[in-house]
Amino acid sequence: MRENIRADYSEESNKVNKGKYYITTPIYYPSGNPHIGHCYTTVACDTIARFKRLEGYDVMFLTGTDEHGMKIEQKAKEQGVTPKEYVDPIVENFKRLWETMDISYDRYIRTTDDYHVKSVQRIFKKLYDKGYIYKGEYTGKYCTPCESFWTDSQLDENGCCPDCHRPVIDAHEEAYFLKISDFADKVEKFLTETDYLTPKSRVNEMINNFIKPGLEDLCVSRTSFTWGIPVEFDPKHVVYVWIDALSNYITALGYENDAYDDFDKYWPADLHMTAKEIVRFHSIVWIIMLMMLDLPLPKHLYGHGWINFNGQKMAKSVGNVIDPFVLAQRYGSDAVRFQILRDMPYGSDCNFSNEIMVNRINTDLANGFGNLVSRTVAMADKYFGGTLPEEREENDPDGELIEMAQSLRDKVAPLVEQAQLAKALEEIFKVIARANKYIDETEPWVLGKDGQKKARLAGVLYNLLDTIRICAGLLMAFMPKTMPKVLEQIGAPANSAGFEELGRFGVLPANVTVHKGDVLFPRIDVDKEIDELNALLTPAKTIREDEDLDRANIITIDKFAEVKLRSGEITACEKVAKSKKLLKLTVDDGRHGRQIVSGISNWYKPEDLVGRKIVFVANLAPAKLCGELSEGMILACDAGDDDVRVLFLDGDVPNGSTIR
RNA sequence: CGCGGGAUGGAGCAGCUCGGUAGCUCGUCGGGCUCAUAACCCGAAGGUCGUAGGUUCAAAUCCUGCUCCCGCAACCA
Repeated sequence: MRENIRADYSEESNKVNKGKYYITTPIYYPSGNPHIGHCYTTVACDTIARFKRLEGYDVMFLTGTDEHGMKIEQKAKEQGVTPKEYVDPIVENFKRLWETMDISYDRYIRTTDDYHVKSVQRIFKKLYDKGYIYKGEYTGKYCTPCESFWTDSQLDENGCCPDCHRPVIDAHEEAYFLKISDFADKVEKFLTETDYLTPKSRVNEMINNFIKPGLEDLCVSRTSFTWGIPVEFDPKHVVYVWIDALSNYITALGYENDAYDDFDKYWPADLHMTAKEIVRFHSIVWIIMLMMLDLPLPKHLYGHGWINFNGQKMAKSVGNVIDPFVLAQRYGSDAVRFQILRDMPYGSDCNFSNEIMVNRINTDLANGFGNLVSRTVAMADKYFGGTLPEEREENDPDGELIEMAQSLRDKVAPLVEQAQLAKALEEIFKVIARANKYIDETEPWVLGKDGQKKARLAGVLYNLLDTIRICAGLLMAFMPKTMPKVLEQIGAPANSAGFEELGRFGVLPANVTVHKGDVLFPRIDVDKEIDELNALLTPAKTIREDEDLDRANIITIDKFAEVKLRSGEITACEKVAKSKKLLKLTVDDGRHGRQIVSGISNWYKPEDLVGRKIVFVANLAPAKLCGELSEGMILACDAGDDDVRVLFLDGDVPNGSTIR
C-alpha cells in the first residue's frame, strides 16, 4: 500500500541511512469495528514513521490485531460462528480503514497467525522453565448461568454479571501466574531513571498505583474458555492476554520463529505508542517480561490521552462512536488525519466534536494553507503566465519570512521525535500564517500593475513558493495524499522536498513554473454540515440494534412469569458511604420490608425518593454492594445519554401488589 | 482519608518546573485589501486566573484548607 504514497520528492534523502527506527501501535482488539480512537494512535504512529523515513531512517512500522479471548469467543457464539470467522471480517475492516487513512505500516500482525502462536508457546515455555511462571489458583467472580468468569472491574454497577445482570459468586480456577512481584524494584528503577515512559507524570501514576502497593503476580492462563493459544505442556490451559498480546512486538520481527528474521536488526523498539489505559502493561508487565527473557528494553513508550466526544467519553453504549470511514469520505483522509493530530494535546485527553473538526478544517486547511497555495499560484499564473522570470529583487519583509521558513525543519523534527505532533503542526502553521501576512505587506497586485516592478514581484512570489515547498514537505508525513498535489502545483521538481532540502531556502529553480490545480481543501458549510453529521451520528442506530437483538432473543411468557415484580414504597433512603452512585433504599414491600441498593445517585437525591411508590424485582438473588445487602432491584429506564429515570407508580397502590 | 488529572475573558487551550506587564486559536465588533477557496491583513472589546487563607516587596505561578468536574481501580484506542 505504501508505493503510491511515497512521493519521489524526497528520494534523495532516503539514500542517506541514519540507522533503524522501530515504531509500534498496540494491537487492537477486534470485538467491534475500529473507531476514531484507534485512528488516532495509528495516524500518529504513521506520521512519525513517515517523518522518520523522510529523515533517512530505515523504518519498521508495525500494527495488528489481538484476536483471542473470552469476549470474542462469546460474541462469536452469539452469532453462531467460530471465533476466527467472527474476527476475520472485522480485521478486514481495520485493514480497509488503514488503507483509507493512508497508513503506511510495514507489517501487520494477527495474534492468530501461525508463527505468532508458536512463538508465544515457546516464550511461555521459556518463562516456565526459568521458573518465572508457576501454577496457582485464580479467584474471581463467576456467573453460573453465563458460565463466565469476570473480574471485579468488569461487573456492572450493581456488582452483577455484565451480560445477564444476575449476581455472581466467588469462584476459583486453576491458572498459571507470572511472577512479576520479584521485579518491582527493577522496574521502578527503570521507570524513574530512564526517559522510557512519557509524559513523565505517568511514571508517578504507575509507581504510586501499582508498584508501591506491591505488584501482584499476573494471571497468564485460563481454563474457562478455549479461544486462545494453548499452553503446550498443559493443553487445558490457554494463554491469557498479556503474554500473547505484548509478545507481538518481538514475534513480528521473528523472535522464536522463522517467519521473519529482522529481530536483531530492529529490536529494541524505538517507540511504543499506546492509549493511557494500557500504559500500565507496557510500562510494567512488558518490561518485566523482557527482563525475564534477557532481551534489550524498548527505548520509549508514549501514553496518549483519549478523544472525548462532545465532552463525553466515547462509548458504544452512549451512541457517540464516530465512524472514521464516514468522516474520511466527507472530508478526505488528510483532513481527518490533520484534525485529530492538530487538537490532541500532549498526554491528556482532547475534545472532539463535529463543530471543532469542521472549523479546524476550514480555518487551517481551507483558509490558511489551501488558500495560500491558491492565491500564490494564481498570481504567478496571472502576472507571469505561470513561469517566474529569473531576474528577482529582494526587499524588506523578506528576511523574516525566509528565516522562519529556513529554521522550520529543525523546530519540527525534534517535536515529531517526541511525538508532540500538535506542536509540530502549530509551528508549521505559524509559518503559513506569516506567509499570508507577507502577501498583504508586499501587495503583489500593486507590483503587478507597475511594469517597473516585475523583478520585485518575482522575488515576492518566489519567496512564497519556496516557503510553501518547505511547509508542504514537512506536512507530507501528516497529509500524504494532498501534499504531493501542492508540490505539483508550485512546480517543485523531484528531489526538492527531501530532508536536506527542507532545511534550506531557495531550492526551487529561479524560473519555476506553477501549475494551477484543483482546490486542495474545499471550504465546508459549517451549519449545513453539522446538521448532516449529527443526523448520521444519532443514537437512533443503537436503539435499532437493540430492537433487532430483542427480536432475536424472544422469551416465552413462562420465562417472564419467573420474574416477580411487585410494588413498594420507599420509606427511607440514604447514600451508601464510599460509593459513587449507590443509594440504599428501605422499601415497604407489604411484608417485612427490605433493603434495596440501587445505582442511581447520579440522578436522584434521597429526598426525591422517600414516600414514592416504585416497582421492584422481588425474587432476585440477594447481593452485597459496597458492603450493603441488596434484596431486589428497582426498575428504571435509560433516558438518553447518561440519564436514568426511575419508574414511579401512579396513584394509591397497596405495597406488595403483583405487577403483571 | 484508594490513586490520578483538571478548574485561566463566550468556547477550547498555553503559562505554573525556576514567583515580577495574563498569552494563543476560534467566536464577536470595527477597519483595511481585492491576488485568493465570502478567503487574507490590522485593530478593539472581553478575565475577581474555582474558592478561602498563608508566605512574599510582589502569586495564575509556592504552601494549606475547601468546592466542583473528570478519569482509573488488574482485557474498551
